[in-house]
Amino acid sequence: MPVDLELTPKQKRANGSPCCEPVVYPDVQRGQARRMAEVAKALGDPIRLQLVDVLRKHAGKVCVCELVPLFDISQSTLSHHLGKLRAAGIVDSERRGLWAYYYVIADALEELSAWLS
Amino acid sequence: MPVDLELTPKQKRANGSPCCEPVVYPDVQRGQARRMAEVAKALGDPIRLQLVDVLRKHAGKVCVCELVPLFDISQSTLSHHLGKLRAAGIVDSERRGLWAYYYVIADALEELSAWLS
DNA sequence: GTATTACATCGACAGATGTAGGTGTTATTG
DNA sequence: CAATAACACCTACATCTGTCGATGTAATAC
Repeated sequence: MPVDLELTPKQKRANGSPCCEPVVYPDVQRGQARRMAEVAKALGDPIRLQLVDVLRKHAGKVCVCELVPLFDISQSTLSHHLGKLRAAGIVDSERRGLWAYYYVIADALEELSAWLS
Repeated sequence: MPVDLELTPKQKRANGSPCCEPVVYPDVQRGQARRMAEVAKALGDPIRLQLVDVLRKHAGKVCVCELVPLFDISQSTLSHHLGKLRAAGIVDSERRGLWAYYYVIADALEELSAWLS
């Protein structure tokens, strides 16, 4: 979708002069970028993304033992993925006897979601 | 934000029987999850996320020579990041003489954005 | 023509990631 | 009590990632 704009032809800079003055806004705040990138990175695996999808759609707490059969990976790998999601602040869990129930932390995805919109 | 639901106490399964019937929807389509995870992964680095932010806000084509001074990384590393964003289908570029102009592909973030909302 | 600039690509390297199997902890069943 | 189920954690390992410096390529300036 080539949006054509001005595109000043520019000249090769003359041996030591700065190439182009940055016409461009520095950024989203650096800390904000770091937080959002951390969340995006945690979602950057198909299994983790589907895990979040299931947990969100269920809108409650889901037992790990229900999650295991949904994916073609070992229990330890699933546990590893859940740990990553927890480390990123996207989900949390609660122990009840032998079982662990995971749920999505409300608003965890909000900053990234708002930026993407 | 502990959302308390039913949480049937569950019983330890009796030696060979399936633990829990999955009460939980299988997934987002597997292919959709793969595509969205690929985009999320590409956004999962602070520099790439800020690059996309700058390109989106500028709403046109931005010369690489304007991007380089914005970040504290080498030119080759920046080029690597731009390559990753292009491989993920988030940005594309156009050559004009010595210069390369990058821009965000419209709708590239839409699927992920919609899922997150 | 030569020199130089803008950018991509290559090679290397330390560190992270996804995966599985094995082990350990805790709680439930009998 | 002993046996075992659910789950987290450790170890190992192949692969990927972010980073840089060096090199390559194409176009501009002189």
